[in-house]
Amino acid sequence: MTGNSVLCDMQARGPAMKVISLPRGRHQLHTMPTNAGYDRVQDCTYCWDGRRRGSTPFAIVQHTLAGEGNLRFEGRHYRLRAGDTMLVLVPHDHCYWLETGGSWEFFWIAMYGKEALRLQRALLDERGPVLRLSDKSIECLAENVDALIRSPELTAGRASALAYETLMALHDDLLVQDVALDATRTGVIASIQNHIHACLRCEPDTLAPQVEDDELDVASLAQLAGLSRSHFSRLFTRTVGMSPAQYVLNERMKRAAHLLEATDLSVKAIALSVGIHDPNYFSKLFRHAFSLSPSEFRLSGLYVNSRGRL
DNA sequence: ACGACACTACGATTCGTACT
DNA sequence: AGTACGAATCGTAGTGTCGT
Repeated sequence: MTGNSVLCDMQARGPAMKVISLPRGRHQLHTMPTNAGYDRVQDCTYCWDGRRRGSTPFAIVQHTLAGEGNLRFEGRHYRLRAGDTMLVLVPHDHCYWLETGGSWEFFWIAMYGKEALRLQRALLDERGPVLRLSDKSIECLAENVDALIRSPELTAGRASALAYETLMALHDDLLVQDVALDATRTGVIASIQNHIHACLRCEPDTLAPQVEDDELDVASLAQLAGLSRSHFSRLFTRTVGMSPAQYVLNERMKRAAHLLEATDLSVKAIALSVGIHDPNYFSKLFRHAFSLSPSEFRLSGLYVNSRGRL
């Protein structure tokens, strides 16, 4: 929560939504909002499945003010709490919903257009679907959503500008700051990422990882980086956009998916080769990542589609 | 900027069971 | 034998805070 006046006014006025219905054909603008609003939901029927919202692509930015929502995104579960901003593209394999007995207060903007989709995709690739924005960016989002809801005579150009300004705020907050990060620091993190990749890579004729997998725990990685565990964890998360443990797990799952697709090794052998000694636990992790068991995944041929998406 | 410490949520592991 | 899944337990990761 930022406590800025636009947000306070929005909350005081209560739930509101505006559908921006401007004739599509004439404008050809590359960023155009379709709807925006503010809501407090308590009804557990609130549930949006990204695969069941039609075939026309659009992007959603939804910022949580209070309560708690849930997001399943490419098989991973996120809890959306106050201060979290969710990004999703439709159509896509995700679902966000409210749990029974819960409440969720948020504002959102949905938009379509070539540039809107391109930027949203870039942000998702870089940062994932759940973000922590600066107060300044949240304020910008709130102001733009408020303007979209309340402007009595909204022209196509003005609507497009508000949506684009929203995306630019996200861009500056999340992508530009990466460039500004101290080069030495990012170099250290990059070398740790390389180390993780090296650990999980193995030669075609020997499936054993090149180094012991216990070198991939956070304490060992921190030691390698020459930093304390707590500081390393924070720095890694800030630089990469996910925690070191999460990053290692993602790399393990990517490698496992590749081995399932490219070899006929048993699930047990693949679990061992990615550094997970218990095939039962491996199956559990794999299902969590891909929404399929390893054997189902192998039969489905999904790896071709999942390449580079984890 | 970084380390040290403490706290807590949840991830990792083990075990038992069921199914093919 | 290989795999999947649920429950229970324990350890670790993430994070807040404070000090240097």
